This record gives sequence, structure tokens and C-alpha cells, in this order.
Amino acid sequence: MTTTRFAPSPTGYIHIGNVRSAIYPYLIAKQKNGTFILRIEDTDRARYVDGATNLILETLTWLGLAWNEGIIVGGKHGPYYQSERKEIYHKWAKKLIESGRAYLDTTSSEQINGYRKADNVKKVPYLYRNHRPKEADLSPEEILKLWHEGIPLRFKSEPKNYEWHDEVMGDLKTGPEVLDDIILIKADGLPTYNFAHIIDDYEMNVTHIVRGVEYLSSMPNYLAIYEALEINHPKFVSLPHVLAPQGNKKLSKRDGAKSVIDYKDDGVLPEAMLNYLACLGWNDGTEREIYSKEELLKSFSIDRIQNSSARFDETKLLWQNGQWLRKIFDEQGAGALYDRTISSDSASLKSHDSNPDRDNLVNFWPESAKNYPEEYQKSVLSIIYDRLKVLSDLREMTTYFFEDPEINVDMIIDNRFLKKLSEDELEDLLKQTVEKLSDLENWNEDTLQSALNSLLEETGKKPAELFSLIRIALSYAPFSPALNLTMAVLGKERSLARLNQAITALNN
RNA sequence: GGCUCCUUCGUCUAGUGGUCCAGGACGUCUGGUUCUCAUCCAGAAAAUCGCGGGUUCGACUCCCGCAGGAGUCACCA
Repeated sequence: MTTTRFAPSPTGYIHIGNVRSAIYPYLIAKQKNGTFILRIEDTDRARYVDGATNLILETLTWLGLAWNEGIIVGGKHGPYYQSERKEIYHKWAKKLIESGRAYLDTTSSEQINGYRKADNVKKVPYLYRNHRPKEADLSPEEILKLWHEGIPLRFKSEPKNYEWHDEVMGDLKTGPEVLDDIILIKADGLPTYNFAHIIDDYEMNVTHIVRGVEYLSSMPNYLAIYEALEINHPKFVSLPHVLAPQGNKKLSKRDGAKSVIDYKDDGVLPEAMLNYLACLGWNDGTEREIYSKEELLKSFSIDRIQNSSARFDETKLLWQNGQWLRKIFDEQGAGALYDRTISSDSASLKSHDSNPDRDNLVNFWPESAKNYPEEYQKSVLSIIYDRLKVLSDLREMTTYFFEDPEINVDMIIDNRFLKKLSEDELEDLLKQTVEKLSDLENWNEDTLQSALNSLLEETGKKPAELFSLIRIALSYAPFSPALNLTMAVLGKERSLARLNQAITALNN
């Protein structure tokens, strides 16, 4: 029976750099019909952040990583908050005291700092075990009698070599110099991570510990504890770091690593996020790029996890998102996408009416859209879905077409087709357009199309240049339905007014 | 500094001794298609496989050394 766990501490949000230690254990457990546990490691009361647990729940739920044992859902190995498991840790700690492998740390922090400095000056590595107090030699009975809250309990290490196997990193080994007397139970009576996770994983029958490589250097100390406790250790799966887009640093909150859940508000689909993250540092050896959760469950294997770190690339994430957007739109219709939008923010979109026609996104247009013919609305709908890269753009895009746009000359100047042209030239082209269109007597799609065509001939510009200019001047949108349709819908007066506005804006 | 890990196109990666003068994807550039913009399609540029030795008929692939990068040395996880 495969059992894995995700064991975050509630000290903040889950960011891109550490969410793979939830995704991979989920896949490992679920593909074998095993158990995926969610345990909260809240033994550090100082760093506890209110609401962090909810953020974790929200993130996992959004990604579709359902745990079948843990907080909220319960299970036979609870409680799943470490802060509620104190007695269990103390029971195991006593076992270590009784076997002579744990002792009371009576050293003050000032003393410890002194040792550290002295060792530094002597250029020898600081190890606590070189400075054990005489109380370390007390008999188990005496230690048990003296132990009370306020005194930390330390592991009594024995220097030796360790060799072990990591499912990702392979065979590893270290020398005796890395072993030290680490704290098992802190002065406040709660265990350290180092001790607590070993006990919990054992009691919860965890078969694979999936965690970041930063724990690798602590491995010998953990192995020593397993040994002293006379219990078998799970398999170790160490995940390489995710690097920040720039530099060579591990992605971390300090460097502005974004919360995974923030991407939800940005309009990234959970399918795309899961797909991208799972494939960052893992692949099945084929050239496949798109995986649903079900497909990941089928293809995933631990031995194909990369052992070098990977850089987070938002561009590729957005590409993935575009793929998924289109996939879901094609397979499930606009309503399915809309449901995902409304769950985050529906500021400028009409709120969910009772019994809406889910398959017709037009129902969710802002009020102002009603002033436009249905044909135009539908055209806008298809044009938007063809171009959508990020779901939240939907909100902004509706304003391009249905609200009065805000003038932004930079959009013209920075346009990839227009930046080759001078501002005078742009202004000239717009003036010619206004002149041509002013003469138009019948203002409809057909007459507009022929007017645009002859304008193209007269100016000798490339279609992409002339039409991009007119499009932006008209709608301030980077794309739009066909120009003739747009102008027909806007009407002569409004179209010309917007073009003239753009001319004025260019002048300033 | 000690210890440990890592090192193939800008980025994610394929590659387990010959089929690799290194393949795919993102991004970039060019062209085509669709009503002009997104998509889609085609093509191009892009890695002396970190460096130096060795083993071998033959190495990106095995061994050794070096360099660079990262992680870790808490009563944090």
C-alpha cells in the first residue's frame, strides 16, 4: 500500500517553488490507489500565520489534489495537526531517553553562541556534541525525573558513516562529521520538525517521503534517529529546487515567488498549472507536452524525476494555459470556462443569474453589451476565445468592445507593425482614413469594406500596418472583429469621433 | 569555510557506448493560410553536450581530476 503525504507548515502561502512536493506525492499515491495524507506541521508557534492553513486548502483544492486522509477529512491516524500530537512525540522521546539516546540540554543560548564563536575562531566546524553538558551522562531514570517543560531534549548522536538510497538522487553517503545532537523536543514542549516528521510518517504508515533537496544534508541525522528508534524508514524522494526566472537562486518568497493561488486570479487554469508544474523536472521520455491529471496518473514515475534544478518560466506556463483554454472551450463550451472565471473575480462581469444559459457566454456580458447587435456580440465572443491566453483578460477585453475605451497612445506607438512608422506618418494615415470615411454616404459593412480596400491601395501600406492602426484607434484593443463590422456597429459618428480622438492624442 | 548535490540550445528537456556533425517543446525570427491582428501551418537561427585527462575500435553516455553553480550547517520547517 503506497502512502504519501504533503506536510506544509502554516507559515504562509504555497508558492511555485514548493507546490511540487504536493503534486508528486499525490501522483505517487493515487496512481497506486494508495493514500495521500495532508498533515499540518504547526510546531513553530512563532512563525504561525493565521489563515495560512486555509490558503493551503484552497490551493490544493484548486489544483484538484484531493487528500483522502488528513485535516478536514480525518482518518484513522489522526490528529493531523502536529500541535495536537504532543503526547505521541513524548512517548517516543521517552523511548529514546530510556535507551540512553536522548538527554537534557542545560546549555544556555549565550553559552551556545560562545561555543560557536570559539569554534569559528579555531576554524573547526561547530558541533553541539563537542560541548555536551555533564547532564548528558545522567542515567535515564534521572533524566526522566528532571525533564519538564522549559528544558529541550537532545538526541545523543554517534559519529559514523551513512549510506542510503534516494529515489531521485541515487546512492548517497556522508561521513561522521555531519552528525550532531539535534533538538528533539523544544523548550516549549513541542517537537522539532526533525523529530516530529519521523514519528508521524512512521505512525501514519508513510511509504515515500517526498520533499525538497534542502533536507538532504539532514538525512544522516534522520537515519540515526530511525536507527535509535528501531524503526524502518520510508523511501526518500528528494525534489530538486525550482529556480527563479533570473539568477541562480532557488525560488523563494523572499525573491518574490508568487503564490500558486495568485495565478488563479490571474486567470490561469488549474489544469494548466498542474500540467506545467508536473512537467517542470519530470517527463515520461516521449515528446508529449499536454497532460491531464488522469494522464499524469497514468504516465508518472518517480525514476523519471529530474535530479537537477529547473527554472520557472512563466511564458511556458501561459502557453500551457492557452492550450488548456482552447481545449476546454472546444470540449466543454464557454460556460465551463466562465464558471472558472466567476469563482475568482467577477468585477466587471454580470453576476451569475439564476438559471443562465451556460453555453452562451453572451449571457454574461456587461450591461453595456446589450446596446450592440447580437451578431457583433457573437463575433466578439469568438474573437476573444481565439485569442485568450489568460482567463482574466476576459474582463479587460469586454471593455475594449462594449465600454468606451481609454485612450492610450502607447498602444499605437508600441505596436509591432506600427513602431516602424513615424508619428507624423501615423497621423497622416489616420487623417486620410477620416477623410475617406467622411465621404461615405451609406455606412454599412459592404461600403466600409470597399472603402478600406481602396484606402489600402491609395496609401500603399501593408494591410497589417494600416488596419492595425485603424483598429487600435477605433477600439484601443490589440485585436477586434473585422474592421468593417466594428465600424458598422459603432456607427459613423462614433467611429469618426474615435479616429479623431486618436489623431489629437498623437499630436500631444 | 566543512559537508552534500547538480552541470545538454536563452528556458524546459530527449539521450543509459555506435542509429546524435545531438531530437522535441517554449521563446525569438522568416514565410504561408484565415477578412487586417490571435490561432494554425511551414521553415530558420539557436548546445564545440561545463573544462581537462583517461578507458574504448568508438563517449553526451563509463572512470578520475578540476571549475562553476546550488543547498545546508537554528529550540525554522
